[in-house]
Amino acid sequence: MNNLVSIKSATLSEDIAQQLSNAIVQGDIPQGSKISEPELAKQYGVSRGPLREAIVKLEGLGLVTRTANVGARVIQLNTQDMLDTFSMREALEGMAARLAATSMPRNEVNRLYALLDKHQAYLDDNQDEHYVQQGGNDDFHLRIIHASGNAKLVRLLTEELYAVIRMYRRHTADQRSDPRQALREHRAILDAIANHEGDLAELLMRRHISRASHLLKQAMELSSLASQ
Amino acid sequence: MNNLVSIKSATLSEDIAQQLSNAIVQGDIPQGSKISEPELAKQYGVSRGPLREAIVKLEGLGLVTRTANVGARVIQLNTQDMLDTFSMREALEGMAARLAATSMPRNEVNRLYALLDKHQAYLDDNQDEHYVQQGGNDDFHLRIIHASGNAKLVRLLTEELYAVIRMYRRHTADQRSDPRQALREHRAILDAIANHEGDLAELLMRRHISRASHLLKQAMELSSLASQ
DNA sequence: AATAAGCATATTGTCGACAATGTGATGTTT
DNA sequence: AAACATCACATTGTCGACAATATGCTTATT
Repeated sequence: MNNLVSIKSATLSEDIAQQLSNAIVQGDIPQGSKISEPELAKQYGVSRGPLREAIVKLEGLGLVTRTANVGARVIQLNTQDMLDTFSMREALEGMAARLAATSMPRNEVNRLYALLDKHQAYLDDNQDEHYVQQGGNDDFHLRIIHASGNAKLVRLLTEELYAVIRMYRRHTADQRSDPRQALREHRAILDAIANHEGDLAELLMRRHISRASHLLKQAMELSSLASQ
Repeated sequence: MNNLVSIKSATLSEDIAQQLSNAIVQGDIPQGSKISEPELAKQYGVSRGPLREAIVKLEGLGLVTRTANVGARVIQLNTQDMLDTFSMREALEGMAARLAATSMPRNEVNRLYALLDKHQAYLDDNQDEHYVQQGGNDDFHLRIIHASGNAKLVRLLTEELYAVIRMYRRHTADQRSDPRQALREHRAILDAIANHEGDLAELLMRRHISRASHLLKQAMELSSLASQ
């Protein structure tokens, strides 16, 4: 019964929430599908108590919607919601870049330049195939967010919104073309931060995300994944 | 057992979450105090099941923090967290104002001008005492947020962040002085929106919130409520 | 007397069972 | 045959009880 990856956490509910979140983001539980409490409880080998707690958490993350006396459903990605989410990202990560420009320590700036060099080398070696940054420490955006020094902002972006954002990345086959362009934009943002130009850093970050949003929109409208 | 205000909702858990949220925002449950599940369950006349669900929701709203095997505690307001929260507000409501400038229908613009006139009249009649806008339909900021037309933004600001924001307003005795100045700023923002000047609307909204943040900071540093 | 170990108690985490609600099928009526 | 009512079933909501963990006190030891 106990499922494959069981990262022993302090409490069952946390474990289940983590696993369910991953399962949804990666599409193992398909979009729009119903979440059956008895079924999942049996599948994960726990009772319905902790499972329900996990579902409530997922609702807070916006990964499922719940209706009283009916149950929970996995969200259905669509273009409008994506655009809405990315508008929020634009505002929030723009603010993060602005803050980072005044508070990022010099050595972290250097580490980020090194990271971008690494990304560059990867593109050179893998004929421009997109770098797989699955939310780890190699994710440029996460590093900027953390450098903002705003704990609330970090929590919101990395714990509450990131699951959905990763879902959009994942399910559009990440075909937002031209990773070299994205890399150039990252470098420009970092330059602005290194020079403590908060206004410019915010502007560049917003353009960068706005552009990604446009590309994603085109991809979703062409792809059957969006309307399916 | 059953507590005073019981707005019969579809489910007990929703009810309790709502009541607990209000109790925390209004200070009936003091900051930093421990949330005892058995005690509250008895107090509200329910079992621990729905109560726990409510607590999990409150954790998602950032009103309490939970530690495994230890329990939940009401958050403790402090200046740094307030500044962090208001930076996010600045970014998000700035974006909302920008979006509202392009999507707010003419008649809603007119209704908002009427609302500001009403606020003006209130100040004239009540020797500048601050208008009590307890998150209702008379709240200028809420109206702007809804006018953004961004459903995700609305949910985030009005359901997830607003409880904490109201808490800051409440516990600083709302002594952010000069309501007439605030009203002037509201009017300037609305003018920009009416003229479809998104850039300006965003700029003004950000300044407006930034200013409120500074005032709140001063109030908190002077007041014992902040460090108490 | 101060510190540490151990124990008693209370609280949280988890479970299984019952109650309430929604859902789909069956059958009846027009 | 179509629409509606009724009923059986499955799922969600709620409850009380047990297990696991933390906390505070007592006691023993140095």
